[in-house]
Amino acid sequence: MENFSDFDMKNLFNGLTEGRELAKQLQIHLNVSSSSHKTSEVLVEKILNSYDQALSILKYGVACGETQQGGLRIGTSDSPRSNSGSPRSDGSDHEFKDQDTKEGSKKRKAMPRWTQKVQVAPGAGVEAHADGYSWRKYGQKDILGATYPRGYYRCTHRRSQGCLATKQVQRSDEDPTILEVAYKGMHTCSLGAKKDPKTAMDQEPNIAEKPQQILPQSHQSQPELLDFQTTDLDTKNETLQPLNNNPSSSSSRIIPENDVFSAEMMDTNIYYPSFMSSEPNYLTFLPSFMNGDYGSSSNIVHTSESNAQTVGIDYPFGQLDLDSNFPFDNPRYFP
DNA sequence: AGAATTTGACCTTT
DNA sequence: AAAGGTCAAATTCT
Repeated sequence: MENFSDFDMKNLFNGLTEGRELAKQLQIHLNVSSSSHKTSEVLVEKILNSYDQALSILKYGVACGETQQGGLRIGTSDSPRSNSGSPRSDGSDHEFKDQDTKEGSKKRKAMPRWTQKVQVAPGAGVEAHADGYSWRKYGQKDILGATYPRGYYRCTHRRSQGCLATKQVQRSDEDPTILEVAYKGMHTCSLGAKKDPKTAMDQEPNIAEKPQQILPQSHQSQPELLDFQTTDLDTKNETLQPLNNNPSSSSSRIIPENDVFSAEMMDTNIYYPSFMSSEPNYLTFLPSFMNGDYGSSSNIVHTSESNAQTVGIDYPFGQLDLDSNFPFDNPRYFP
């Protein structure tokens, strides 16, 4: 791994610190205006907490170098979905195996990875998920413990343009109307380079996939539950092509649910709350692909192996799961 | 005919 | 060894 450059470090800290301050102010404001938004308040607290966590991680987990033994470690999100009760009870193994703490060891793949939960109509098929990209199915597998099979898709332009983006779609066990979509790799195809997901989704929802009927909702698009995570990013990411685009105009949709930001999060996840979203100030130090708007709508749901968490935040991304290899000092992500 | 999907075999990772 | 992921021939769709 590498360390942050001074510049990135500074930006990161500034952003976090500022974000925290803002959240604080919001909290105060809420108290004064006798707002009945109790949930909002809770949310704010959680945001604050998340900032603290992030700061801590930066302080001890990343900045300190390779060994983040003490539990502070930037997520090595193995399985993005294991949240749906998989019978696999082999207890959270994979503790802190130094998967890359070896100095010279080079990881083989450098692919950003994140998951998204999309709710579709009860009867809608799995393909009922148009994200604006052109996908080609190349496999399907029955997953142990999962009632629904997992579909494997890769960008249609893989051969023609060498676009390595892939995604896996699986229907949620608990809620069949929710599709868990795990993306891996950025689009390097013309479609991905020219159109950002947001544009594609908002303006041309049927670029590639059939515009399946997504819930007979009124005009409001279905909420998409996000769980953005990034893993296996190598310092010398080869083909990563950030999707530069503006964050969506967050259409707030808060769904207070179970706890958020528990202490366990430090175990394998790092949460990147609101500051990651629309504020340009904060975006300056964020990987551009994180702005890819895969959640113009916005129910952010994070589910980790240890604890399923649901966050409802007015931002497209509620949480990130970064691999300890994330190239924080890579200029491509931190322009 | 060409493109996309299906599906069992094969390869990879844990 | 087994679960997950990918390949590729067969099949279906355009």
